[in-house]
Amino acid sequence: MEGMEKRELILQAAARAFGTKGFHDSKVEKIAAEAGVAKGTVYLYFKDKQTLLYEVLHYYRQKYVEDLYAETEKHESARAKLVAYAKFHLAQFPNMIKIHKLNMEQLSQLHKDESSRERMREEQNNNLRKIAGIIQLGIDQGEFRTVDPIDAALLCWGAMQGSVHWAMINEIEEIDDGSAERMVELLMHGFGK
Amino acid sequence: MEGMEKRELILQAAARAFGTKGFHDSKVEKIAAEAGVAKGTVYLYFKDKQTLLYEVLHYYRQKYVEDLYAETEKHESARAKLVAYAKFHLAQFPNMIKIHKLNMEQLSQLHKDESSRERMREEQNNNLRKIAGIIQLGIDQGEFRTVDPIDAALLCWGAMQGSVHWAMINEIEEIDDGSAERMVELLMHGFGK
Amino acid sequence: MEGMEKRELILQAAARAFGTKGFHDSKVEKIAAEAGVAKGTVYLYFKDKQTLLYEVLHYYRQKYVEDLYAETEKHESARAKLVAYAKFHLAQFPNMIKIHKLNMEQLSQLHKDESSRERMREEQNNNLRKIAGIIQLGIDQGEFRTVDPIDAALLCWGAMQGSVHWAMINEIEEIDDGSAERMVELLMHGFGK
Amino acid sequence: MEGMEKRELILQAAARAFGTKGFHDSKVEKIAAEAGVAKGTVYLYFKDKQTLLYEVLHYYRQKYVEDLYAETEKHESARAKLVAYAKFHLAQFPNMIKIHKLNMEQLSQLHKDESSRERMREEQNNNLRKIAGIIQLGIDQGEFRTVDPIDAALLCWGAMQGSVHWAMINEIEEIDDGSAERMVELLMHGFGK
DNA sequence: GATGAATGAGCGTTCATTCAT
DNA sequence: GATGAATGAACGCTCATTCAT
Repeated sequence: MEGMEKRELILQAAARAFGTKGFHDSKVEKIAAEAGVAKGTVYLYFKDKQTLLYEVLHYYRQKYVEDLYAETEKHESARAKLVAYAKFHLAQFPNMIKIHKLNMEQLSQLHKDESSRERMREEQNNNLRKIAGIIQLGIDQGEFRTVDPIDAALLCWGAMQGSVHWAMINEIEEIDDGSAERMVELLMHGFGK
Repeated sequence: MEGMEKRELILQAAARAFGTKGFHDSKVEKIAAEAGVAKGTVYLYFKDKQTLLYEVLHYYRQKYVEDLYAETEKHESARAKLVAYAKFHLAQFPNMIKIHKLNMEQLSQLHKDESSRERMREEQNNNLRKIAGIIQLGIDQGEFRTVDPIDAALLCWGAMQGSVHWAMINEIEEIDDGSAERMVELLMHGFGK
Repeated sequence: MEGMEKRELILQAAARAFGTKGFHDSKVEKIAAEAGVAKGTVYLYFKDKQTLLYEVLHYYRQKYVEDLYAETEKHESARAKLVAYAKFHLAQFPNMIKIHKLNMEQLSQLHKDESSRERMREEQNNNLRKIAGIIQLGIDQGEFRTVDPIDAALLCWGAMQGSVHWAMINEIEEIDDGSAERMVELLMHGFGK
Repeated sequence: MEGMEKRELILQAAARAFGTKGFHDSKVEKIAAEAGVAKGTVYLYFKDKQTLLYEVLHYYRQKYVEDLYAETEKHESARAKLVAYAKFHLAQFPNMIKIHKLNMEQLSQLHKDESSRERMREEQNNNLRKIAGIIQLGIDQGEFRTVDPIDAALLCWGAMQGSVHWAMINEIEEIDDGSAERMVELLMHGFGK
């Protein structure tokens, strides 16, 4: 922790703060203190508080996407990829909740800044395309029926967002391991007869 | 509009403000002005700005729940109820987005006030129970397979939340009518083979 | 002093502060305190600190111009008008010094704001035109030789500015009564043979 | 330029900065950058920013005085010396304006430091004495009438200060060559009959 | 001597809240 | 009940200055 780059330390402190108290109730001075630097130092690395939020968002999303993609690449079948996707989410609820809260923060700031909306849109669409890609693969490999990949991807994405949202409200921090399997099973076969 | 209770006028102005600019960027003075009352008057009806947010939330959720329940009650089959549920969401995206944003505002304020979390939890759990009830009904009526109603309800809820979230980011204001049917179809039969 | 308008009180406190400590070393909080109001109250009456400076300038210049014009109007001959002008300056050095310092303040801020330069130019040109008018009158009335009124006005204006400047640096607060007469005599007849 | 002393480079950069943007809007970092040295280096040569201003003032006044004196020494008659004096001012308005602004900066800082006031007083009084000396010479040589040399010197000094002040406000950068002659003519013979 | 990353005191400004009318 | 002028705590940000390298 000591040798870490100051920029990194600030990002982490900010992520912790924004992710728990929200943007407006996080004070720059507090973030600096928690990062072990002086208030002014924050402004050496980030233009302003708003930018700090965006950078935190970017940093965590990047990491999230990388880890997630690595996870899904391990598997061949589309089903296994989806399960891996779901497991990845469920395995680290606390982290996902933090990211989810950061997303909420950005969402409630969208009105301020059109370019922020653009970036968010792109990042979230990337996620969706990733899932849609898996669905398409499943269709191509004969695992899935021929459905609209976007519709199905939205469903998957919504299901996982919903879980996180749910966990956040109910302060659930862990979830049993079979959950991801059950979710994918339900997604694949539905609850109809 | 003229004879309306001042309290009501303030609630509506606040809902409009919070739902578009967010909590912190909505100024009490502006809300008062838009409600056609003086700044001080707001404090005659609401303890403080925070309380005003909670009341707005409560007010809109109440209305949302009432309308939604009325909609689902019109139908007998569980499937039809679900479609009605989905249609209700998709039919009024702009409204849902506003509510979604209000929800997010509350989420990022949860840390301030434990009782707020409690209320939110209860209200959202009510929603989930409502859906779970429909699923259970479907199972009982032989329309659905025997699945865990909570799992299935989470899936439905997530799918709908996801759509709204999606629409908000992409600034979609309307959606084609068949969408709700397609979503329910996918939820019922899955995309697996 | 008690019944005076708050705006007026703030203007006076600001004039005192800017005129002695300069713009940057005058703190808004201090000005407010000296005006007997809260910090926030300053911002009810003035957009920001910069604007407060401009308003102070305007306020004092207006008063200065009015008093000055009233003084010169009392006399018929151009020479008497000039003497009155000079006496007005010399009679109230402390006041003139404050105005002079305020002018300095604005001058060193000219680079910030083109409209400020415009206003200043206009106000100072008005002053010059006033003097030029007196010179022209003197020429027309046969009191003065036919000289360029602008050149002569600049000379008069410079002489008076110079006196104030001088007094400020040397902390002279009062000046003997004959001084104005002597200055005008010198201006009229020069020191050449 | 390369071999020049760092101290000199910093002084010049500071003079440029203070003379155009004023003291408070000139940032030490920027001055250092323009001098081609690091921020810390400034503090090797000057105690603090305030001191840097004083040194700049001193440096430029010294140069000004030397050049000016050299100019007046070329002439024998008091009148010619005065014309040389005036020409020197008018010939280099942009430079004089910078010096004028530096002077004003110091003026608005007088309250901070009594010794600064002392130095300024001395330097300006030197200037005045110089002019008074020329006047006295003119009287002794029979060129001028017997007037109070200080009164006359103040008049000359004010006239020249006034011109610069005027030029600064009106953004005049050059002035016709006959101007100095005309000014001295007016000073010598006045505008009276 | 030279550097520039780090510091933190300090200030302008905002805005929720109060209260005399 | 209704008002809106007044308040002042709170916070983002700047920048002169320091000091380890």
